[in-house]
Amino acid sequence: MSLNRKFYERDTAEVAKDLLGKNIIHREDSQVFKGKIVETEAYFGPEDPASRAKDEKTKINENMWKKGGTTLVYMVHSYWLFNIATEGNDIPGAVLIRAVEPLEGIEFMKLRREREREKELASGPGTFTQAFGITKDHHGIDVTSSDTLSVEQGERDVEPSEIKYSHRIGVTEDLERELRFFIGDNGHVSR
DNA sequence: CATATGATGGACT
DNA sequence: GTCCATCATATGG
Repeated sequence: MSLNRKFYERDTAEVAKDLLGKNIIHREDSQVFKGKIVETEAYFGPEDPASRAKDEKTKINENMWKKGGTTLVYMVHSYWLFNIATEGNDIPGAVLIRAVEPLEGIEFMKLRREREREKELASGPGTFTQAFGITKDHHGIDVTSSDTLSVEQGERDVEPSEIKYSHRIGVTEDLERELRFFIGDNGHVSR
């Protein structure tokens, strides 16, 4: 069962935090790629200097204004980064999926990544998309209703005490608030 | 373990 | 040409 629209159409930081522990699934032909989300970042609107929604709409960033659950995929330094829009229409926001613990399709992920160690498969926003086969083709999908890309409830909820926070990584100008969320004791978090 | 550095490709001006 | 919400190496401790 995919998470519904109501889950995504809330405060972006809340959605980012609540996505921890959920499973993301990419069904590609007969292959299934599944993993547990262990690290996310929240991006807001014009008031956020690190957000792509701080400027005018473009073909890429316009999906941040779309309904919660719409995907946003773009390239940075030759890697695709995968985001899910939050809030409703006309309120921009998105959550970047930064790291995932692989659960299914691991052998094929190893081939795509040309790596053997599981912690090197999806422990970063660019390596995650590479392992899962996510590209620009997955821009603009609605994860609440898509057959190929969905986010579902995990094995168990993540306890608040397990969640850690930090400033966002790699941004040129960050907000005061800590908007990176990750599961503290999980070995698949990025460095 | 840690930190430093060069390569990368697409969107945009 | 410039700007990146990155990554894989290399080197030192």
